[in-house]
Amino acid sequence: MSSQLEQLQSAVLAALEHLVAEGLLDAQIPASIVLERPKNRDHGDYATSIALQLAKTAGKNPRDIAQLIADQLHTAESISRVDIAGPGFINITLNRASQAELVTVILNSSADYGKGNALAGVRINLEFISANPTGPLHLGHTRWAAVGDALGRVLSAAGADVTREFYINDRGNQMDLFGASVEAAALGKPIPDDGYQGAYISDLAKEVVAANSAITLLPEGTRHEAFREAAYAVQLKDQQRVLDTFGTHFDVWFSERSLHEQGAVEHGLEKLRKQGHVFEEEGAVWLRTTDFGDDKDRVLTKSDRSLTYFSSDTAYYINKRERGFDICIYMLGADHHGYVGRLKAIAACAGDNPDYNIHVLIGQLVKIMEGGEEVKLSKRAGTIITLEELVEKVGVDAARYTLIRYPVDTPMVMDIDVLKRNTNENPVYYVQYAHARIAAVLRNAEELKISLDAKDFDSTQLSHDRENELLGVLAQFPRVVASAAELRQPHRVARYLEELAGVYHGFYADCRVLPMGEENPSALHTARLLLCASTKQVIANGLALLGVSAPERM
RNA sequence: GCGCCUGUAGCUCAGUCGGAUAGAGCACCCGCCUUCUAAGCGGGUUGUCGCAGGUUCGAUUCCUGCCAGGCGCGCCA
Repeated sequence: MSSQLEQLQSAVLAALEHLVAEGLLDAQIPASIVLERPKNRDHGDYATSIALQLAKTAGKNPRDIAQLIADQLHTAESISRVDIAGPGFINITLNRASQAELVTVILNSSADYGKGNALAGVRINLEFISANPTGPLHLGHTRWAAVGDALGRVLSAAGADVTREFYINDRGNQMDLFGASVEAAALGKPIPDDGYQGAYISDLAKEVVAANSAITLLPEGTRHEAFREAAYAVQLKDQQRVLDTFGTHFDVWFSERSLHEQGAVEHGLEKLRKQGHVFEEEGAVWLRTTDFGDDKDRVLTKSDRSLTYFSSDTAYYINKRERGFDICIYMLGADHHGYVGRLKAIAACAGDNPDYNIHVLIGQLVKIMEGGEEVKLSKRAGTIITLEELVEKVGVDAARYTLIRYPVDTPMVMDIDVLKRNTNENPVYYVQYAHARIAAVLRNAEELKISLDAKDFDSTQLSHDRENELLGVLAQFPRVVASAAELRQPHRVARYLEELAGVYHGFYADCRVLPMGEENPSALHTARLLLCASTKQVIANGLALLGVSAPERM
């Protein structure tokens, strides 16, 4: 079942090969033919600038080359017209009936329409959020909670074997401070200066004491540890609960401690030593990351023999690779972009290809507006907006959709007031509305007993410009999913859905779907209904990739 | 100082290995429901694509420099 686009590409390729074989054209045939959807509908369904590209090496006028190719393409059955325009563009118009066969393809593939195999056989470790278990997930984590999850879905749709992983930073000073803060709150003592302040600390303290009232009676040393561990468990569970309600699920919750307990750090160090990038200086053990473009070398073991956080990072990377992942994707906040160089260097030091085995995505920060003003986020001032609060304010669908529809490398502004509105300013509703609208039409059709069986589809019925336009957009979906996966940009799916919804609404306004009044159902009604059904399927598939619901009624 | 990201309509932002007349929503104006969901559709107005060079048939897109904004440069985690 090759797509329309693939068929056309091979038709153009065949035309070129024929011309070269006949000696009519002297040129290097490119590996792949680029066909694009022209912005201007007068330029046909697909266009290619191949003649312009070949003009140089062929030493021929591009329009002449275009004419030669066009003469070959005329014979293809699915093509109704081939035009040459401007300096040598080839504009191809498809035979409408054959284009309409797409409806059958979509209905038969249903939830699989859009999936591909570009990443088949590739094992990907997708790590995102990876918050400290010392507090609730806040806005800074939220962008990744939505985008990371959507990217996971998109990569899976492209055929990859994806493991979503949350790295729990449950080791080090911050954990001790966190434990001491909760302990102090439980004992009614002042919280340490550099400790954690928020109101959630005293809530945690109450919860910990309620679960084990004897904890306050423990001797100081063990009490310290007991508080830390109990608070950790409660806080982690809370993060998991919140992510669950947000629709973001992880395959692996990986504890930094477990990395140390299983000796992965020593193992990693040993591996790096063998690769020859480890050295000792001033009593510390270093990794020579500058061999691979990092700004400075990094310390693995401090002069007091304790391990740096960086040593965990290296061990973790090596651990991922040894678990069989081909590609490790890291999603980090903009405030961590300084880590990119050293992460890449870790891969290189371990003998991997930093351009393939590791991929670091940097997400710019999210600003939030409410009541026309920017909400300044500050841990100290206690003005942190948590993921949970955001969802309470605007709902899961609006929050997820808005966070996903922008590329992550642009800073974005979330306006809470806009997200609360059920209007067009809130694109999630625009898309969902199209889905619900189609659902309503299909319900009505069922009452009218009109056939919705794909076997009754007559592709020759669809000849209206609006139908043609809609079919054209539906045909793009697999390509959009593939590029979203390849470029790691799930926002493309959202933007596509907005376009699809818009085109559907246009079709709906101009093309009556159901019979009017006493009119008898005809083949045209069935054809349009099935076109609606296939549109509904594509919207549902797209929304599923974003983790956003596709409501039957609104 | 060095590095990363950003600069597109009044506002918020899209723009897929360089393509034809640069798009959408909001805002503003005008039309469209006595038949399928008006959370919709159609039309109108809005641009030195930050600035200056370069590469070529062609640059918002690629390269260089500059300007402006955000962020980062620990034997912290």
